[in-house]
Amino acid sequence: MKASKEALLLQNQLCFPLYASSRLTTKLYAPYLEELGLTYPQYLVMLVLWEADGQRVNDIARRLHLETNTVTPLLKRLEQKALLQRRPSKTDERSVEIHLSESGRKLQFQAMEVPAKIVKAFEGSGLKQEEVLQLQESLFKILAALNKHSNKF
Amino acid sequence: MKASKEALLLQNQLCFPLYASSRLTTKLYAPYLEELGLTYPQYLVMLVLWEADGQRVNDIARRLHLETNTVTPLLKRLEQKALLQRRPSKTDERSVEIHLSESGRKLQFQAMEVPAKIVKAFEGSGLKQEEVLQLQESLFKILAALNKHSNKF
DNA sequence: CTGTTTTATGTCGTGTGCGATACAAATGTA
DNA sequence: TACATTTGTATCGCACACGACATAAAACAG
Repeated sequence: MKASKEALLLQNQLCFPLYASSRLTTKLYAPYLEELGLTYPQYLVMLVLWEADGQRVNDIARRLHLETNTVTPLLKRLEQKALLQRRPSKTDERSVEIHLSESGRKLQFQAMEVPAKIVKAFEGSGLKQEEVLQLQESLFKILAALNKHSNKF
Repeated sequence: MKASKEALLLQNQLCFPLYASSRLTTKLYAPYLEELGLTYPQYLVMLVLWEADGQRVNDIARRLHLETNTVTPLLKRLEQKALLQRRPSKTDERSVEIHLSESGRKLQFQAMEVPAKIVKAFEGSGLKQEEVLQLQESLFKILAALNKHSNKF
């Protein structure tokens, strides 16, 4: 595409709808997550830990495509809520292992109700489920591509 | 979908790839926008103003699906960079009109180079242009649906 | 074994984002 | 006109998000 004013129209941007719909979707989760006492990024951290307990800070950060200096304060807030504990690894003094507490594990059962509520909210917006699945697939592809591009991995 | 642990897998989330790819795409823009002295949200505000100068704070916020209390400090930073001026409206004392400065208008010509660079970066990641266009379309649909859902509009 | 490099985590500063709230100007209503 | 309500913007507090940088532990090289 040649450099032109048309390319600068909001309508022709790719990152903008990505950016805007990401924020609006987060807002959609907010009331349901509030019942769990979680923000959306905190919810994501819990998802990662429910998949596998005892991961290191770095593991969690990589899984969520976040920097460790973003995850560290997130984990501290979750520790304050008594949902997890931060323990130095025995095999590597530099690493900090994150272990779910009893209440952290129990929270999963409440969280299990959330995805269905989100799906319902999307349905109410007149969006076909098939379309959502297609979108999800494309996004994971984009994510993989962007990941390859940022030469960290 | 019934409430289950499977629905909580990161792989099965919709908002997560949205959230992650949004951040990574913003990172992709960063080096190019740095040449313009802009952050990504500031770039979006400039896009809106290049489309139509003299808009009010509320107009810009609605266009970007942001709250006015997010846009206000953004505009103040752009005013500090001398890219625009904030002027109270003559017809409505409550409203603040945003007017581009000469350097603000000139910046558009530099910005015109950006989209092509982004497209190239995506190409280098082995992502088909057709796929990107399909994704863009789906995202704008999602955006419209989410907009309808949040009963503000 | 010692000096260098890498790795894992964290601190600090800046810039978003948004809910709750404040306040003044405009609008609507009796 | 008097009063309540709505509207447009902004302030405040909190929670991300990340680049730049710091630090200690581990791995590596000679």
